[in-house]
Amino acid sequence: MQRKERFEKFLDYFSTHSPEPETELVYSNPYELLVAVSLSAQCTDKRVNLTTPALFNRYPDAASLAKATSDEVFHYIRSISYPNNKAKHLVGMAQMLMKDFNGEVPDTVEDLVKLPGVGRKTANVIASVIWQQPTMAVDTHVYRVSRRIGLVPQTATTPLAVEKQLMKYIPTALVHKAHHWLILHGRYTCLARTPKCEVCPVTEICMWYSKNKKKLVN
DNA sequence: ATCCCGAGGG
DNA sequence: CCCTCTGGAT
Repeated sequence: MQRKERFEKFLDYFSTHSPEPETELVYSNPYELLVAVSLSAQCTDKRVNLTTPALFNRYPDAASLAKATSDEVFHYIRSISYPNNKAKHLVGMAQMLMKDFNGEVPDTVEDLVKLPGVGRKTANVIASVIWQQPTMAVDTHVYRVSRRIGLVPQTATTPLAVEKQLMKYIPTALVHKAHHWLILHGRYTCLARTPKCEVCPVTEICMWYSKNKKKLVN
């Protein structure tokens, strides 16, 4: 099966069964999503959502967060992965927002990646979810699922390479949704260690499944 | 032991 | 390219 056909069937299935996928991070404005996504590295969304209410209550905007010390912020995010790094990044991020962006979240990937703690993945999420731009953020789920199914060549061994390969085949209008479909599929079905092939709706197009199904049946 | 919507630094 | 950061869940 060609990649184009895999894409078409993958997109068809989820268009029908998950027509309006959205992030599971809880937020109410661009600033909050930027903070939440920055916190989400190597951490579950559930854990982030347990942490952000108190954080947003104490620091409701970039102005208040910019005046905080990293030690103060650390207190609020200590149950998150890498709390020291993230606390420093958040304060630095807020200070740059105030200094260079009038306290607002930038609307280009180019500007977003200038912020401390914001790399290409986070910038792509903000550009896509907040600013409705057709950017594909490649996180651990998107990377694993794309390669396992065979949506991208096995030679795509970096997040950037996977991003470019996905962008070649996904219609612009579906990039935002496809990002969430790949994440949700990875989070709940195509698990990293033991993918749940027995309940997977897209085994028909899956390269990994076609190679391993004999072992799975026995 | 391995993984979770990574980023920065060497 | 590598390494480190670093808590919670399974």
